[in-house]
Amino acid sequence: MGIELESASKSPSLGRVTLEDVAHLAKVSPATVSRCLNRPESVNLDKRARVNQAIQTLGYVPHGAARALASKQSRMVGAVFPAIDNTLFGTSLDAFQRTMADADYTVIVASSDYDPVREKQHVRRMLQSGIDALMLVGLARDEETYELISAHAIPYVTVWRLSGEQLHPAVGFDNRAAAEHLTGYLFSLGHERIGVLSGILEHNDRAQDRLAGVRDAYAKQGRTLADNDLIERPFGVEQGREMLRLIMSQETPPTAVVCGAEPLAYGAIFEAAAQNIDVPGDLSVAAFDDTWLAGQISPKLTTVRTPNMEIGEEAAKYLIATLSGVQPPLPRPLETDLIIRESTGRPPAG
Amino acid sequence: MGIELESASKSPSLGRVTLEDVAHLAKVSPATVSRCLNRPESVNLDKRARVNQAIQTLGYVPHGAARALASKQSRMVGAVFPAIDNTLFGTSLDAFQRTMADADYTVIVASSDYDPVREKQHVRRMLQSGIDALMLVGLARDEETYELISAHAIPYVTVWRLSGEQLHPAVGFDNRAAAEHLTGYLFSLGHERIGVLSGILEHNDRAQDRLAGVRDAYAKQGRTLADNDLIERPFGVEQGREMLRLIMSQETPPTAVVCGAEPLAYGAIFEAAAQNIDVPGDLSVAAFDDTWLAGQISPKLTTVRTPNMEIGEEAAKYLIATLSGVQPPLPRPLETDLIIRESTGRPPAG
DNA sequence: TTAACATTTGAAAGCGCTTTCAAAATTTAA
DNA sequence: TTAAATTTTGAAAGCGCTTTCAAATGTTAA
Repeated sequence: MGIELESASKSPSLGRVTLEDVAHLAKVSPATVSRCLNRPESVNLDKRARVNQAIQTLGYVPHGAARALASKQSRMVGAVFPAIDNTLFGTSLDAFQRTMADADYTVIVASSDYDPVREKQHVRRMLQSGIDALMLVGLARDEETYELISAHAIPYVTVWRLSGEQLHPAVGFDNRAAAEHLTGYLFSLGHERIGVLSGILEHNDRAQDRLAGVRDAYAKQGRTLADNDLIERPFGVEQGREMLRLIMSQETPPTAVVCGAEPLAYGAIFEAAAQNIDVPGDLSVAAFDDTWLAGQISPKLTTVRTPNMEIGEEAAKYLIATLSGVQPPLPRPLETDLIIRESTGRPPAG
Repeated sequence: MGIELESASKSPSLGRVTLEDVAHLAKVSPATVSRCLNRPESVNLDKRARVNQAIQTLGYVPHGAARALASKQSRMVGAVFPAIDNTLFGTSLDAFQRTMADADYTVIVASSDYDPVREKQHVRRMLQSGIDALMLVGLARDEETYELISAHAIPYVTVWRLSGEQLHPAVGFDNRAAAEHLTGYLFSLGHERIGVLSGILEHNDRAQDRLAGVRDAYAKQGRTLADNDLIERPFGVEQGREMLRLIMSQETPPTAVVCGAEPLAYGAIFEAAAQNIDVPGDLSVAAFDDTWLAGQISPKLTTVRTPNMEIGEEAAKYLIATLSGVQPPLPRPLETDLIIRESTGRPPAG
């Protein structure tokens, strides 16, 4: 009997550990190993044990691309947000990713910078990467993007807004109604002119909805929003300050402003302080989002709480259900709450 | 001559458009189409034109998994952050993703919640997905995670901190030196007891470094940080408030506090205001990060500007270079700046 | 004990690309 | 004009899995 250290067949410990290696060690066929990975209950207990043992000792890690190619499922999903460097979308992304990870999905993320062209590029890239599903913010994009997605026949969901005619599955809330409610509250306080500090409206249907809501509230009062009382700028504290300066520089400025997003409101509040404009004494300030700062800043911000986390979670759940073959009911609209704090009050007398 | 609408060979318009379909239309071999995709300069101009034309008319989208399987490159990279719902890491993620997208890489992201176990799970999942490279925050994790990565032989980079002995490529800055500098500044103002409001130290080497830096500064004064003057809590405004309450409830509280991160500082400032503690008159507050709020809040926050965006960008560049075969120099340490604003001053007299 | 059925297994054929290798086409040198 | 060197091309063999299909095994009923 000679010495024979190396197995006669495939050379071991060289390069990647494959499923076939596991099969050899466990003395079963590759097919069985595959079954252990995907539908363990269809494999005998003892074989399953042998296979798991082999996986363990070899440190086998399945090859995702190979699985994806053979099974036509990558267990990756995509999400493109207008921005990912702020708390607002960050919270959604976090919940989305968390929920997806729990269902053993990996998430690819990208930021479109509020630009539909970049968004389309990202969608294309993600589609190439083989995503099984996709999450997009809002509904405002050209038909081509939707066609791209449906050409790949993957489920998708839009978030942060409701789909008017339910053309697309949407997880979100009614921005317009929320804005109308908020503005209505301001009117009920006695304000007659309410300015709007908006984000850039182009390509941003959420912002457009909110503006429409403000206009609805105006209409209910038999009034209309003056052109001078609407300003739009990119989201940011500095821009909030600038817009407040602008709007308050009118001979008779509005007595309240609705801000399209919270950073704008903080800017407005800071600038008001700098200009000795008392909030809410001289000017009421209200906004949307109810981010961590809203209840801490002074004066505490009156704002519409939007379901940022729920959006990410529900969107993920919807996609997961769809991917598992369950045809989930179209997601219900999410709730918003008007949180009345200190930054709003009656208009100054006179 | 009979009518013959359908091509006799493969049935068209059914299922996915493959590279082979493109080859047929362009009357070249699949190999040539593949070359057009990967090294166009190695293909004749006319053929290349025919192929591109065919790709166009068929709306061909390459199959990422198939490419990955054949070429052993997925053009996907992973990034796991302790958290992704805040501006700090959001800014880094944003820059990372942006830089990667420009180099035609897709990024997979996940949040570990400051938990090494979750981090390892995410790393494993990403490795399975076939990432070509990986970004991790900090260096504090068990050997097993590093082994997992090196078993897959992919480049990786750690961020937000320097690697003491350069065991691992790191893109970051010297948290310890920055903290010492900041604390030293406070001492130079005349403070003698400086409290520390820290994030949770366990598993967070950046926080540990910063604390060490504070201790260094203390040592230079021939003093030591009192146990009572160090508190740790999870990052958050509420926790900042709580810690301020705690630290100020001592008979003789410190005259300054260094906060491990900005939300903690905001909490401290808000709570101080609520308790009629004047900042900086009665208490100086300083922190790290220089987030968008720092220069806006009142009093404006004295803070260490950390290169949040640069970290994401440099980490991405380093990985991209490594992936393209260039062996990039180990990244240099990034700079921090002490931004002195209004929240710090001389200690109260007496 | 045997027939009929249900369950578990393995062989083999892809999934859609890339890449090697050798043949064909083109260019350059002689 | 022909030989040699160079460039461009296509055939075919995988990459590492999943999945179908039929064979093998195990179970139940008669």
